[in-house]
Amino acid sequence: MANGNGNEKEITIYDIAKRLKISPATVSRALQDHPRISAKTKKKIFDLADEVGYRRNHFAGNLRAQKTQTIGVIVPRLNSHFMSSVIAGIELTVNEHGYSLLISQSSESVLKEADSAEAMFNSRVDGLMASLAYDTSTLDHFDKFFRKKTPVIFFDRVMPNKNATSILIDNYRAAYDATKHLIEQGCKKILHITAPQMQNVYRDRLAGYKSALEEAKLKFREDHVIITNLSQEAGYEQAARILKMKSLPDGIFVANDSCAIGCMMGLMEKGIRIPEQVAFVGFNNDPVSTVIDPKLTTIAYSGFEMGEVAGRLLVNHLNGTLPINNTTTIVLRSDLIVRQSSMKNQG
Amino acid sequence: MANGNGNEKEITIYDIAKRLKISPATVSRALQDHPRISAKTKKKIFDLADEVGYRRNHFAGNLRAQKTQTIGVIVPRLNSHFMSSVIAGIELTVNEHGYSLLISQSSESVLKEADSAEAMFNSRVDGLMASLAYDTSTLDHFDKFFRKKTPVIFFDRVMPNKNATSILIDNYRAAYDATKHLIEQGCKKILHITAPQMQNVYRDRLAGYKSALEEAKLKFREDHVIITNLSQEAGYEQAARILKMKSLPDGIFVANDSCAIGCMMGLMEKGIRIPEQVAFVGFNNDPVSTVIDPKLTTIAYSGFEMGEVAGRLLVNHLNGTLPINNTTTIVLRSDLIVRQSSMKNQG
DNA sequence: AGAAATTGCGCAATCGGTTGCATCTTTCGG
DNA sequence: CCGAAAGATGCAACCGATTGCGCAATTTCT
Repeated sequence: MANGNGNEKEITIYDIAKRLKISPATVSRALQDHPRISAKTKKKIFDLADEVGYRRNHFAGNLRAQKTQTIGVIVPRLNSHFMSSVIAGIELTVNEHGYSLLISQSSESVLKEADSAEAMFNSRVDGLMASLAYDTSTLDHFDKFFRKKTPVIFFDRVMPNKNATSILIDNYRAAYDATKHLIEQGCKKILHITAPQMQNVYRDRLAGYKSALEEAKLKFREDHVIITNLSQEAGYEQAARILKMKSLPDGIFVANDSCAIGCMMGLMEKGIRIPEQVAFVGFNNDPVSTVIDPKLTTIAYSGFEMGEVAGRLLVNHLNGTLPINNTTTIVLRSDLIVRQSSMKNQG
Repeated sequence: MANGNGNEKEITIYDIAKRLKISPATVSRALQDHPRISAKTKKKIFDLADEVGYRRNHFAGNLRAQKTQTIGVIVPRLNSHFMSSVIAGIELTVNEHGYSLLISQSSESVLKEADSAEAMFNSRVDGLMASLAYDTSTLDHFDKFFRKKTPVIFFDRVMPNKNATSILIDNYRAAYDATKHLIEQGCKKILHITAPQMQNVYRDRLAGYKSALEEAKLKFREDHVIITNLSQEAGYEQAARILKMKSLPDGIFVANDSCAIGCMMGLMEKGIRIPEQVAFVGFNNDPVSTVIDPKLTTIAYSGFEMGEVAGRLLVNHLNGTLPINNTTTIVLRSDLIVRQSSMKNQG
């Protein structure tokens, strides 16, 4: 088998054609199951291809087809449970259809996001999926894609745009439910810890929070909204600030779990009892939400599923199965999961 | 600018050549900074390329060069803090050198691992990096790569093999240190919770554990070693089993943090005090290790750094900068981080 | 000045698969 | 038995970048 140097030569459709005394064109068509090639010929070709271990050379095909069979993915950070779940979902879905993934992280910086987008553009990805950085306020750095009509899908952290499709959850509703839940537990002074209001997810969550307050005739106060970077450390720091308030809040709705947990830890260290004194609701259902004691009430939604949906949508679009409809927004399901951190009643 | 349909034509070296009335060969060479092209010509070419926004077509080049500029990565799972850090490290490093990543997860199954390897092989990745699944016991499914002399690097979960390079930490030493630390805290009956002994990491950790016991003249007992899948749930379940033992252990060394945490939670629910009754040491320094109360003592080592090292090594190898040396094993640093979960003394 | 060496660039083939059009063969109705 | 339609395959150009070889122009050396 081996020819001494261990580098077995790659066999091509030309080799197969020669062995079978037919033309490469016929081999190519047979391999694609072209209807104009007879079953007999196809079988001969398939059998030989199998025998000699033929592998299609994507590059030759892609060069010809002017497609890369590659999809770019830009996420704020790779090492978050939610994002890696999304990526797992995307990977699974698009791989089934012969696409590869080019993955890159913006580290929550619009500059790196633009760099990555540029790199992806130069790599000529067939499509792009992105979840925006905290400080992304325009989509200018995606213009190249729009102009070239390369499909772009935004997920989770999206920005309304006529050139791209968005996949997200109903953040307004989820935040409304979370806040309402706190109110039902008897909370009267509810804080909201969130990120800069550049991104839809945080704006919508704030709006949902407000709306639930209003409905319960609780007054919304600007100084009950705390803007942070939502890291666990930030949550911890905010705890100190909260402790200095003249009157402690009795409920806090945080826009993600790790920040919520940091804050809880900060408060508990100072002897605050949760949920008795302060009830907590987070967002994301991160695995840590069940490690903290008391376990954290949160909004659950599946990153994996979001990835699958995004992948399927893009693949269908690229295959032409699904007609392009750029105005589409897809809203996925999310659920409030009640745990001890907010259960003031049946404590 | 736009030509109506929004699809601006890609410009090629032929377009540049035509505009400059020179040959495409000269353009190609100039773009590569070939010494035989005069500085004047180069400047003209670069300027025009810049002006018209020339983008090199990787596919044409790769087809010609018979390289893919793609590196395959197979990990047990994407959504673990450690693995996503590794991937972030790899991505950063290889991207700088023009390589893309093809990522896939085995879900801890050797079958999927083999499938992924096959897929990567067919995609003709220039190199492969892999961390093995729990039940991988041979490297047969990587034989294709070895035969073809495609470089393969194993990281963290490795298997000694003359055809591949391994990157890992000194698991023996780390486990020894962890166990010794427990002994120094006064533990006499120390359990070890780990995974099936197929993988080096778990075998070495067990050996380190044994060795520390021996050194302290503590007898090693088979029934003090518990084999699980190291999930958080598994840890929780084992807690129940441990509670049924005639005498409780006073220390537990667990081969990863999430399992340790599951076990701690199981014990604490039943009123066991940690570390007073049972001290804990985990492995990996996962973010959850600082969320659990008491915070978990653990072995820290940087996935990001491991990814960087692996990436750099592979890239150098592929560029021919670093001569091939297949017998190489690279050992990275790891440290014991002491936190409350094991501090019996200054509690 | 004439030969030799160096510099600067172009020709054309190559990588492997795809596809519009042409060509050849078979089949079938009349 | 003839011609047309359908069926099966081949020809050759193409996708875009690379590179060995060759040729011409310029410089250097004796």
